[in-house]
Amino acid sequence: MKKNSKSIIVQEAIKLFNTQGYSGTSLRDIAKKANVNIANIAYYFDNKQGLLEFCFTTFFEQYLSEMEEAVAVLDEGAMASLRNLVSNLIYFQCKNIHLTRFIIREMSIDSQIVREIMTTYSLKEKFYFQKILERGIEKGEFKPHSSNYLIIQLKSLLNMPFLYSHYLSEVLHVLPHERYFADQYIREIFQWMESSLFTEAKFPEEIVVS
Amino acid sequence: MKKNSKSIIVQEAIKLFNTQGYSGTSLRDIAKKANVNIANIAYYFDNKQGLLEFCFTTFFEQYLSEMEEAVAVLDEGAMASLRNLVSNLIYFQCKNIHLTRFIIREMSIDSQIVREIMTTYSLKEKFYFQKILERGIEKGEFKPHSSNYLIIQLKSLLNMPFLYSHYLSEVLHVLPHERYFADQYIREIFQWMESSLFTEAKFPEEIVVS
Amino acid sequence: MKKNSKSIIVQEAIKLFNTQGYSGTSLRDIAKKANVNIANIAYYFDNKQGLLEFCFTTFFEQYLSEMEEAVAVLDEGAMASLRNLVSNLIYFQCKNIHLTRFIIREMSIDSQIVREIMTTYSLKEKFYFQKILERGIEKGEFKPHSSNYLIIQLKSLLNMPFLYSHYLSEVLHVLPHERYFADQYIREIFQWMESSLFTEAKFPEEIVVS
Amino acid sequence: MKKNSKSIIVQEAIKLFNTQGYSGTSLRDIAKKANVNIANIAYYFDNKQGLLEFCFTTFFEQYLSEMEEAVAVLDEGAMASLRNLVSNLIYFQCKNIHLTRFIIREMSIDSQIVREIMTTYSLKEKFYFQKILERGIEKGEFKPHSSNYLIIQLKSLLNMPFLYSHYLSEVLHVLPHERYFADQYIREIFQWMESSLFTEAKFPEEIVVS
DNA sequence: CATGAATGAGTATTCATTCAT
DNA sequence: AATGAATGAATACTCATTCAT
Repeated sequence: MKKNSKSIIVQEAIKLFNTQGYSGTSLRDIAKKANVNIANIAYYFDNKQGLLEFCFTTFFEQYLSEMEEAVAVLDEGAMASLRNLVSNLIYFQCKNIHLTRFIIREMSIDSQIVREIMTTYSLKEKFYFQKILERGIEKGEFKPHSSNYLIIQLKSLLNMPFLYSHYLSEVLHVLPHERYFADQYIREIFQWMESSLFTEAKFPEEIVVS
Repeated sequence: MKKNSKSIIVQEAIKLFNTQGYSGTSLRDIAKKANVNIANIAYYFDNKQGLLEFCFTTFFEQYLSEMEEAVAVLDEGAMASLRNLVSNLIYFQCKNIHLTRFIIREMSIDSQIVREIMTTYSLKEKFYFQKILERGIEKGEFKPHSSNYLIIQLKSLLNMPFLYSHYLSEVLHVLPHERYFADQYIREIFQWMESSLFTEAKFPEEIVVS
Repeated sequence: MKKNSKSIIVQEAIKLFNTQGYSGTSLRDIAKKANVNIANIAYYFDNKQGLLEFCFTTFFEQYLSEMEEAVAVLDEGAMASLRNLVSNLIYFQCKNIHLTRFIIREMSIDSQIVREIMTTYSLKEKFYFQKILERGIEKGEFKPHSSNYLIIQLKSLLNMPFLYSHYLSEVLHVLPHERYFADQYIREIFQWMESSLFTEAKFPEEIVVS
Repeated sequence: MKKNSKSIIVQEAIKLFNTQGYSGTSLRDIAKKANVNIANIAYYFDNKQGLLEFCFTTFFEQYLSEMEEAVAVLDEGAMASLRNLVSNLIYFQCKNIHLTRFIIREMSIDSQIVREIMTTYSLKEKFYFQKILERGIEKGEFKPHSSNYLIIQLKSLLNMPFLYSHYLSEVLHVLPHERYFADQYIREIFQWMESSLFTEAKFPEEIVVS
């Protein structure tokens, strides 16, 4: 009868995990919203943790693939690559705002699964950041900086708005799920990079010209 | 018989909420760690939510008082005031790293209590940020900027490292609860402010001289 | 695995509610007696109140159906109808003595559910009583009486012995769950009706003859 | 400060026991309503059961004393004595309607304390009923009857309206706590006794004359 | 007399999970 | 692929009671 129960389950699970947190959401809630039998969730994901793992890997596979796309053009310059990375990640998170908020939040829990994710995906993420940053510094495109502290600032600027999406809309009246926000926010980060990180604040076009 | 059950309960609750999340922590866990009877938690805080509210208000009362201290010196200049605010908040969160991580995480849940906190504390927080930023722009100390987007970036840089404390220590091998980190990170934010926000990157001493 | 858990639960619940009262009985007690898991009670009845409601409606549906049977023959005479009603209700309550005692007792509590039962079943019960009584008075079969006060006396005589079943057996050594008691008690009520209520104490047979 | 905490506690306890039942009422509820500390209840009544026992004995001491008053005039005739008994008990229960409802209800529970009450007070009550009834039958004032069944009917008529007080007011719109109801209801029982029980329905005055 | 602190045992309820069908 | 029945363990919470002050 039902076409794709699995994807409906995931979809509703993400919505609920987003608003109530993983621990605060019961399989019963999800089953009710997805209009399937509880036992069906076990059928697809073994158990609740399996559903969580599915969400994690779904998110990070795409998240890292967006980063890889940016790293792939590293030979065209670290600046361009970093700009690419920033806009890719912002657009990606903006498009998957429910999942993103939930994952960022859940990544701050000291659980077994988070440790596993860290030793795989987070290390890769760090590796990509480092690759771009170190190349940029090496080539003189970036001012010399501690790459660790740069990563902290970059990750903060990249992830936080999506964790705080409720705060943004309710308190600041900025809507982080709209394309307009992504565009504007990317511009802000670009300005920050140009004045704080890049040696010369050249725009991409100018680089091509020179 | 027991002396200060209440504060012991809070202390252990914060530790557990920090590592396991609010929903993921049972009153039984807390009672066991605090070595008190479960009913005693209800005696002091009525129910689990009451304990949560106590944590929230404890945090935000102090958090805002640190901000107020910075706003109080606004007449000595917006730059000095903002520097004051940044270092106050970083030191405060660094000192209360368990509570901070837990609060930041929990503030991203769509619950009744979070909505209440937002309509009181978050609005005040926004008000203080705006006051400093708008004064700075008005007096020509800061480059013209959308204060909303500045707040997003400031909050991102100020709060995120403490949500990501586990990531910092495990992946980046940076220890966010140590004084050394706070000192260094404050310097990084200062540099960012000077290059991106302030009209002239004068150090406080220089300002006095001129 | 188990065949008819639901009816076993109800059966044991009624026994325990009967002896200990609704509030004095825990779901654990019921689950133990019925030899099922506590969660199974929630599965069938949602919660404890759901089990109570089930008992209430089970009782009153049958109770009223016994009354309806008597009202259905009202055209054959109010006396016959009332005699029918009395014997039906006494036999019914005698057969369901546990449930009856518990329901009568619980109906004297000021709870939400009792109010709901009153606005549905008790009003119907009153309606049936009134119908017979007023017909009897109108047709001259009954002496003129305030129907309200008659209902009070009728209900008293009909219900009370089953609330006081323990008193009957322990103090008066009369066993209200035995057929013998029902037969005898019905005769007593008939005599009361004939001498106090009916205009001429004719037996049904005599009526047919005349 | 407080004058007579004890009687206030009893008073509020009776109200709550009346509406919610004994098991359904917590000492906390009582303490709150009576505006005293919970431990204070333990001080006066040892424990919850002690408070219950106090209510039981308070009720039955008075209840039996009302009966005794009627039995005391037995030499003036069984009819007069029974009439006395009926009106005494109705007025007494009417005046203590909260306590009465609660006691009648609680007497239908199979508990240790109820068994104790039965072996003392209920036996005495039965003894008084029997004394009057048997004297009346012996002297030819009453028609011959099984005294047990008479007691059942008498107790039913005497107690039930006060157990069902909520039903009376909500469904029948008869207010059992008002003097008017007591007067009227006593008259109804008198009529019942005269037509069903008494050999000649003489009024007290006539007896005196003859 | 009166109270605040504290407790152990109990409450109803909810949880994720299992399994036969 | 999907479901209804059933379960054990855990949940937050409430209970009557105790005791030092």
